[in-house]
Amino acid sequence: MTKMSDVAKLAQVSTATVSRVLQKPETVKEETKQKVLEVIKKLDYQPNILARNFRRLETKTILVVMPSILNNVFSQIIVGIDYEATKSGYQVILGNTMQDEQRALGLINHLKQKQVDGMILLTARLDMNELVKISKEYSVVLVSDFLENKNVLPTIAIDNMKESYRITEHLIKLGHTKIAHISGPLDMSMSRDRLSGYQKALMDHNLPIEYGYLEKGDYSFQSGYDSMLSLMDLKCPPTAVVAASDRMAMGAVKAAKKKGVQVPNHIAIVGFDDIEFSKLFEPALTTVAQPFFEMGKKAMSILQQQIAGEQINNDIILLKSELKIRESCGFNLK
Amino acid sequence: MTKMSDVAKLAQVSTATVSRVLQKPETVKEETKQKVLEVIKKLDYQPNILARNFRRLETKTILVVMPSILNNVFSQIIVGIDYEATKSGYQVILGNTMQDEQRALGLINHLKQKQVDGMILLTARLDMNELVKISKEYSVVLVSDFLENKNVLPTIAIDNMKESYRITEHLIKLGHTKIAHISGPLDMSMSRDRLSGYQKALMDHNLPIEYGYLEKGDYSFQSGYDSMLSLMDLKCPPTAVVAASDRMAMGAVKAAKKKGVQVPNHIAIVGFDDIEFSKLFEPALTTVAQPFFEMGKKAMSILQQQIAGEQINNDIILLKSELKIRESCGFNLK
DNA sequence: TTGAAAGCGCTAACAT
DNA sequence: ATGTTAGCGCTTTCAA
Repeated sequence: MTKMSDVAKLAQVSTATVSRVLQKPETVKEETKQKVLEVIKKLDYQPNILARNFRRLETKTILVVMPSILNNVFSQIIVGIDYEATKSGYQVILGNTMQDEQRALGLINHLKQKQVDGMILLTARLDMNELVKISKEYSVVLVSDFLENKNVLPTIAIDNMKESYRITEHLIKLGHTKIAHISGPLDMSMSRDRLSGYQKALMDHNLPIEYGYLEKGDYSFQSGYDSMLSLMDLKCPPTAVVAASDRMAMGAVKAAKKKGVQVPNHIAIVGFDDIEFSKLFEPALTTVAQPFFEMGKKAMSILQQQIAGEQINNDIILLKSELKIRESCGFNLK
Repeated sequence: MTKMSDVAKLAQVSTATVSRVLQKPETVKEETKQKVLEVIKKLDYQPNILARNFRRLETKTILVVMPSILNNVFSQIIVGIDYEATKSGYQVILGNTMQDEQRALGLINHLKQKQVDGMILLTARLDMNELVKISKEYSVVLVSDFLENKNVLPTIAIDNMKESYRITEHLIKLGHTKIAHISGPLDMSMSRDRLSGYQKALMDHNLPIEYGYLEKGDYSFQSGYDSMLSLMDLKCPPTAVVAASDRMAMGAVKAAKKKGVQVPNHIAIVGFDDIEFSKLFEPALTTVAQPFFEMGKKAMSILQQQIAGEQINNDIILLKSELKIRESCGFNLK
């Protein structure tokens, strides 16, 4: 392996000068610089990044922690992160927690061991105390999810409550009065916000909040399916369902079809997220499109500011999302 | 930051001993080991991985190169890779080529700069000469795709030809004689193999190979849609279609529906890959399920052998895939 | 504008 | 079983 000293020798300069040519070319005389550059080319010299990282105590690498990469929602955010990271020479390491506390802790250790310069969390389902602790010492950003204690981490997300309100209101305006909700796990801030948005919309339009219309899911297809089955078993089943995720909405639609209930003719069902297959699904899902790519980009850029030592407020940055009206919500009832 | 010498001092041993406790605990006397371990705990010492990497000239990191992480096929393989990697303390870095030659070259440079110990390719659409060159010097494994020159890289995949043959034959046995094929880009080995399997099945059953029944797609939904439109415009349209990917099959189904042609009643359509939504799709797609997780795992384990310096044959390892018969192929015509 | 030289923290060969 | 010691290749301070 060619090293810097080889280049230095052949170019008849010191290693310091070679290093300068690479780091701060403007501090080297044009002539010297050219000579060094020539030798670098000739020897096909590649600086040893390991040595550089060690010396600088930085890795130009960041860690993305998520429950599972199989979820298209996360891959989309990652694309945004990767896009921004690549622009400034950062690398992205994957951290699948697989919902396992131990694995998550192991991941966080990477930060402590300085194996990465910073970390982007795609989930807040982690040890809270640990999180508060490391967020003080290291660069960490949270995306899409929320922490119970606000102001601990910079957070990039959408206004879940507002969007949930909006899509529920859309159903109300279509003439629905019996609207159910299939929520995500209620230990997640995000799920509670979506639930609140749904409830607030009902209240603002003087509609009662039926306890029986509240189903708890876990964002999975199966939970949407099961919830819908329960809902249809009610004496007075709803005519519309607001699911907190597209997967659950799809599960709900499948359950309805299974029972011979047509969507949207007999029942309107809407989702949340706008994952790739929502528009292919039949009926195409009415849903809230999250700006995943932008969220990832923004998160990475905030993280870089943190890494660069800039003072960051632990603000919550809300990005705009969009209501996608497709087929599954149906049309005006009258 | 606590360093090894701090631990050594407090434990009244040399740094070498501390290092041994961490690397080869069995070579240290139990008593000494305990003492050192105590001090490590007390000082909350974390070894500086950057220094270690530098010293050892290894990173315990591997790079996965793929066109796009948004494709569920790739994420599934990555889960397998990650699973195996984590077991042995390896980290996985993402390399999105975004189909861009320059980005791909930049990624390959990571290897040369020793930023990663090895590389797993999820696509063979890269500079061939460059690939041959680096495969001699570095640890590289190819998954799912194939190289023109065999025996350049260890390759993990399925027998595309055989599987394509099998699914085509399934349609023949159902009574179809007019079977079309929507292929992937024919500059990919994988696409050609799937095409050959389809053709061979026809020939073996004395069915003619109609030139008009060959549509070239690019594995995308849209290309499947467009191809199907062309197929339906034929004077004598096929009664069955073998698509080289589920996405294209879905596109084809949508095109058929659009034209009022029912699947599978009027036309049978089958796919390839078994992506997540294939079973949710209506009709549920008959397809070939690739063992993505296993492929990723296997690739990582071969890569580790290479990294460990074991002599590796550049063999092609074919994993078993499974024919998933669902709704889109229909039943026996008679 | 350039060079000399001191490390960064760890590992491992060698010595004891 | 443990210690001594020489670097790994680079960056950067200080001096010239």
